[in-house]
Amino acid sequence: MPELPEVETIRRELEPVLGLTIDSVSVTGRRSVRRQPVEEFVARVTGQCLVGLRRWGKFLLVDLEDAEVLVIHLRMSGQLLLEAREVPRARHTHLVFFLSSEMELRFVDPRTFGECFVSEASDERGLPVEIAHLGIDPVVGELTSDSFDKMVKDRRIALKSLLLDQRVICGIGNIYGDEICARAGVRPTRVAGSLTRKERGRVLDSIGVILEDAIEQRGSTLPDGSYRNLSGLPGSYQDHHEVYGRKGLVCRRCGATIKGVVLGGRSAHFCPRCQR
DNA sequence: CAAATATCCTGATAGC
DNA sequence: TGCTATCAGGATATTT
Repeated sequence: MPELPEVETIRRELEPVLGLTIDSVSVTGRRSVRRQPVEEFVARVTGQCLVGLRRWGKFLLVDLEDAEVLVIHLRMSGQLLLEAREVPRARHTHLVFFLSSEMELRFVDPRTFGECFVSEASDERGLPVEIAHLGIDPVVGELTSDSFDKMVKDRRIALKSLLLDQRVICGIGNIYGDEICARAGVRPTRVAGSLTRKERGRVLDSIGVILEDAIEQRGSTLPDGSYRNLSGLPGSYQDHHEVYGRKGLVCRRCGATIKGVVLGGRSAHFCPRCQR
C-alpha cells in the first residue's frame, strides 16, 4: 500500500519523463478518472508537456503546462509503471499515457480505489483545490516542534489515529504509523494530548527518521506485492519493520511478543515492553 | 470532538 | 481439489 516513501520513490524515478509530452491517453478503466468526465480529463492532458513532479502526502502531482496539474493517488493497490510499448500490459491497466519518448506510463489498479484527475494549482502551496484540505507534508513542509506540539495539544485522539489523519499530517499510513510509534517508544493507542514533552520530541524525530530511512530503502513491499516501483521492482524497507505485520513475533529489541490491536478500524502493532 | 461503522474492490489465504 | 468466507486498507460519509 503506497504511503509517502513509496510515492516519493516513484516521484524520483519519474524524473526522466520531464520534458516529454503526453501524445495521447487511453482510459479503459471505469473508476480511475474521478471528479470530472473522462472526456474532459483526456482533453486537458493530451498534448501537454510534463514540466514538474511534486508530491504532497500520498498524492503525486505532475505539473503540466499552463499551471495545470495531473493528480494521481494510488490508494491501496495502484501502481505506476513506465514501460516500453512492446511490453505486454499488466492485468487491471486502466490508464495509459502515450509519451513522446515511445514509452508508456501505465496506471494499474486491481482494487480500483486509486484515482486520477486534472486540476490547477490554486493555493499558496501549489495544491489543487480538491486536495487543499491536506495538512503538512512532513518531508516537503517544515514540521517543527512548535507546529507539532500544536497538532498534538489537547487532542483526545489516539496518537496513531492522529498521525494517520491526512488533514493534520499527510503521507503516513498504517505501516509507517506503527513504525513511527515503535521507534518513539510510545503505544499507538496513547491519547495524543497525554504525551510528555520528551515523548513528543521522540515522535517528531521518529517521523523524520522512519520516513527518510524508508525512502532510502525505496519503500516497503509486503508479501502481497501490492507496491512496486516504476520498473515493477520491490522496495526493501519491509525488512526493517520492527512491529508492522509482526504480531506474535518477538521484539528484536527486548524479546517481548509483539501485540496486535484494532485501532480506528485498522490493525495496529506494538511492543508492550518497549512502548508505553 | 472522537470513535466506530460502512463503503468502494480484488486477490491472497485460511478453513472446510 | 475446490469452494467459500475472511481479511487487507486510504479516504470519506455517516452514525453513535
